[in-house]
Amino acid sequence: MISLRQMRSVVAVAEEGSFTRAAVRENATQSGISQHVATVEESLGIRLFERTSEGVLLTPAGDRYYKKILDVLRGSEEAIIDAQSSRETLSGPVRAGIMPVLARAALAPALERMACQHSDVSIHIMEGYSGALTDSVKAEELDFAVVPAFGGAVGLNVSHLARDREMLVGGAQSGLVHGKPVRLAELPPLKLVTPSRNNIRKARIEDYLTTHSVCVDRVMEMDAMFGTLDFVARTDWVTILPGVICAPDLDGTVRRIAPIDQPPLYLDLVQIEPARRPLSLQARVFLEELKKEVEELVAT
Amino acid sequence: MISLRQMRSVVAVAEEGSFTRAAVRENATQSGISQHVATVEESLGIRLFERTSEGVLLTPAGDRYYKKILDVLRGSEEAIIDAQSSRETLSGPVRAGIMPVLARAALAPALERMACQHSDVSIHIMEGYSGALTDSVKAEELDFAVVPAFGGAVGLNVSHLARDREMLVGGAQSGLVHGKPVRLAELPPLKLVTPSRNNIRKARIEDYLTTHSVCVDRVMEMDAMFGTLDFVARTDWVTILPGVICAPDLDGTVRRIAPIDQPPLYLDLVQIEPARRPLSLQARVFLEELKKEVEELVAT
DNA sequence: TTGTGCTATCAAGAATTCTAATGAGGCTCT
DNA sequence: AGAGCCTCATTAGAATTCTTGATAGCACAA
Repeated sequence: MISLRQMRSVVAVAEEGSFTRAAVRENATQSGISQHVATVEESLGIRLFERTSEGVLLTPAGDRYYKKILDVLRGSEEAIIDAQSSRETLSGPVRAGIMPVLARAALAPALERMACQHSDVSIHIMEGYSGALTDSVKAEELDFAVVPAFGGAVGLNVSHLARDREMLVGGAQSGLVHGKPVRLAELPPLKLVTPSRNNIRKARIEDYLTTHSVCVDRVMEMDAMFGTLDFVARTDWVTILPGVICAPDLDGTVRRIAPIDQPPLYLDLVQIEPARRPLSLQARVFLEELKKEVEELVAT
Repeated sequence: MISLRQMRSVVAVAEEGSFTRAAVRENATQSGISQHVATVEESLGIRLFERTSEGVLLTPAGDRYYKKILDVLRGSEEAIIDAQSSRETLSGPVRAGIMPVLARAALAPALERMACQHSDVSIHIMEGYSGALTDSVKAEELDFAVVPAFGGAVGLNVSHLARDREMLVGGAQSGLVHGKPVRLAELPPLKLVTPSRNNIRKARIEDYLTTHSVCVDRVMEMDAMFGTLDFVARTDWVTILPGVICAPDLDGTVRRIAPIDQPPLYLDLVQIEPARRPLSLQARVFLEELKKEVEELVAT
């Protein structure tokens, strides 16, 4: 009889393409994974993986089996969640990953509502950039994460959460008119603060700058959200940030916010979760709160 | 994390309505089952069963959970079967239960084809009456069984296999014309050999006799197939048997076979298998052979 | 050749799962 | 009321399974 643990091992190896990485993800040793997979292969009487010197690949039969047991694993978790939904109060942990952009304005209200309406739910937030969050979700250290849209990944369910608009943000002396859309190409050469290279938004912003022939004087890469905000407020540098982060600056006294226009630059936010595990009820509720909050912020 | 074994325990208890019987069915001890169920209930945080002094009953939440994990268990077995179907040769065991009526004529040809076409498949046949076969299927001592249609049972998948016609069978001196349909009500009082009370066919036959005012002189209950056949051949007693058993008597020299008519009396054959486990590939193939054979016999 | 990546294998210890015995409660018969 | 029989729950120890860490082997690249 093949156990769920063994199936998890097969799934991990299939998705990671490597026994070693699968072991890391499953908090196990390579040896244990190897034994599990070997046991499964033996009791099925078929070879699931083609071993090469730099990892493994699913055989056709292995691929079919992998798809089947994905359903089994998901089903077993769904059953738990479903059963728990019949309890009076929502409880249990929620471990959510969110990008810094959301953490400034959208997080707190959602958190507050959640904490007061479902006091038995313990929430753990991890703030980080998409790469780190994605890894944590894969390792199931997080139930889900909200990150910028990206190319997709094996073993993850990706679904669209909201679309936000990028803004040009500068200080009082930036010359920007608060709330008035700007066309970047028409501005004098920019002194621009951008995220660093490993940030997904960086690539999108650069794309936009080159394809719309925006003139850039100087570029500074900075991954510190608060640092950036403070820096542009005090100097003549500007930066590009999504609308959701701008709510605290709505009055326009400290910082000037100008929607990028002609064409607008959008930021698509997606939620990601492990494909092999459905979201817990409490996680779904929290995600709903977050989404509600983001949509509200985007609308303003 | 809830294991498949634990789920099996929950399913068994749900279907048997008792920890003790579930333990028997699972080849385990009542203690083990109790612990498994307790663990599951604890990790779900809900009560799955209402304990009474004469067994247990699913709570509403328990019922939902039961239905979910049935799918999970079936899925995990399906994955195995599916994976094995990608192997070159069919192999593994088939444990089939069939009623004596089928064993006389339908079994041997199906068995022979199976044995010669799939030499790696080991077949084990259990002959018995529906009660015993049903129990064995529930205990998973058998992969499937073919029995007369009946009222259904929890934990079993029942599906129609074939419909056969009951025949009146007598010896040379019975006065029956071989192959000519008879109306039982028009015959002189019958000296009838029937199955015994715990046989499903018995009830159907009695129903027929009373609702169609058939005159019966004497009744003898006998559960021995060969004994019955031999007995009616030598005496003026007659019996009622389905057509599938009559193939060896097609010539009409030893026994006379007369289809019961106005109205005909049918025997519906169903296949039963555990609901929580799909049929293995080899079992499905064998069942197909059996079905083919039965249909051929019924047609003649 | 040496180094680096990968998976397989082994034996021992840790952890889990099973079992057998016993307990506690309810029902039914005498 | 008490004996007998049924139910499920609870233990402690036995049996099994899982996990680990060390090691071996293999393929490829420098």
